[in-house]
Amino acid sequence: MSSGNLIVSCEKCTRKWKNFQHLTKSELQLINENRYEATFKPGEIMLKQGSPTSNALFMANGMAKTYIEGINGKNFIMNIALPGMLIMGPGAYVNSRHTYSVAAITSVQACFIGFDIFKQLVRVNGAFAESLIEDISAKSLRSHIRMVNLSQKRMSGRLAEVLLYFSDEVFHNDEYEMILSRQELGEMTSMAKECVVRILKELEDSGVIYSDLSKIKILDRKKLIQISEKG
Amino acid sequence: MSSGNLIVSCEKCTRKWKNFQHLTKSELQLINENRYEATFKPGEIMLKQGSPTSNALFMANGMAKTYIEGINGKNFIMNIALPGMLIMGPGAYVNSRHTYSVAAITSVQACFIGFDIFKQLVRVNGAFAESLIEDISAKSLRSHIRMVNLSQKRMSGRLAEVLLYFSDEVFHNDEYEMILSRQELGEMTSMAKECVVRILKELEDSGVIYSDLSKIKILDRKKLIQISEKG
DNA sequence: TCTATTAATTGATATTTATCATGAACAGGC
DNA sequence: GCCTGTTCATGATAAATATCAATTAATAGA
Repeated sequence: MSSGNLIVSCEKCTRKWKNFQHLTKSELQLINENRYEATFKPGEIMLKQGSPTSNALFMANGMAKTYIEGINGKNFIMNIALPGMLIMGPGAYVNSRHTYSVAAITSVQACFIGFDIFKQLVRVNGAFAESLIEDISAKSLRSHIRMVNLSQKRMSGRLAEVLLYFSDEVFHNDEYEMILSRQELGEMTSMAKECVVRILKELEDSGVIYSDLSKIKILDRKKLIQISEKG
Repeated sequence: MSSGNLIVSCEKCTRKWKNFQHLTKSELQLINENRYEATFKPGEIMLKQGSPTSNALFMANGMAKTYIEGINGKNFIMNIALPGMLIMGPGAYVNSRHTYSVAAITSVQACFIGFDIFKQLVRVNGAFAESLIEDISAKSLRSHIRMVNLSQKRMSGRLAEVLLYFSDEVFHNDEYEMILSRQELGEMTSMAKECVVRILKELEDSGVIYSDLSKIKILDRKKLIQISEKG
């Protein structure tokens, strides 16, 4: 993690959190004056679970994984953080501790903004507060869906779901770089890494996807959706 | 579901949502004038997943289960709604559809409040908005923890966790009525009803709990916590 | 380029969990 | 009280998933 400002200002930033549109010029200025830019190398930890929520984090460039450090050192990967996203766990408004850790996958450029300032703006600007609630709600909705997926689907369904997630939400393409290792795919779908390998092979053998070490190509989207939905 | 007001006013209601403390007198009055009281018999559905989020729901008396209707008609029970709680899923601020269903377990008394009014108060009252964010965050935090529990623990750990949940969060007592059927306990822990029976028996045989058809008594809390945490 | 280290793969096996079939216990309606 | 439908309980079996061990492939440094 190094610092020094590369981004000129929030106002001109093309990757800014879209909810900043609800702020007045002077409010956005306040954010701009109190942000701290940082860049991370692949693998570096950006936020550590359990540490104080002194800052909200905004992704400007690159990709990161958000994950909960669970039982016996096992991780549970929740999702991929992308440019324009706010990273602020529920702990910020509950116990002032980060609920999860965040680690860079590619190189990442991000801005930290003091939580006291952020919270103050939420209090005085109703539209901004509402947009934050919308953001939190969307994340919560997603986690509800994931919970059902995890508890009601078998392995192939869970893996299919994640492959579609990468296609639809991360890369917006049927062909993409698999930026997670097999181990990490397992941490995202609650399965052993060996099983990830086996199911990927099954999907490839049945012509649903092409898969090599670092690439995934969805060949039969309908069938993949069906596998994902059927469980 | 029958109607007719039994509760005199929000101001005097002892079971009101604690976040109403942030409202002014006239704002609370507005809530009071626009609420619709309802009582439900055990088993009746109070909110149906997928239906429009026209109202927020407040529990005044009794207990209800909130559950997602998942794949192949399988339900996933999220938690038990108790007096004083707000029931408002993330859908309210995302797609205006209820994310989950709610069904009465005991007889339930509850108040519906039009979502437009509720939303308006969130917009104009910063402290109220903040308290809503806190409420949502607490629920979100809980669901994160549950997600890890579900994906990283084996059956006995998952069931132990739920038994402790009832003791700590629902009844505040080591001895309580098991208001859910074995089937429903399975829907809460992602296991088959037969397995619920077997694990309960195991826990009883090892002296950790006493269990009969409708009652649970925690005999060795330390051991139960250990089982829950170890997975 | 070579080497050390890590990740991916594969097969065999053990463990965990679900399903099926059956009978017992229980609860509500009349 | 007695019938009847539902839940609970139990054993046997099948299916799903994890673990272990061994090998191969890829990658980063020196």
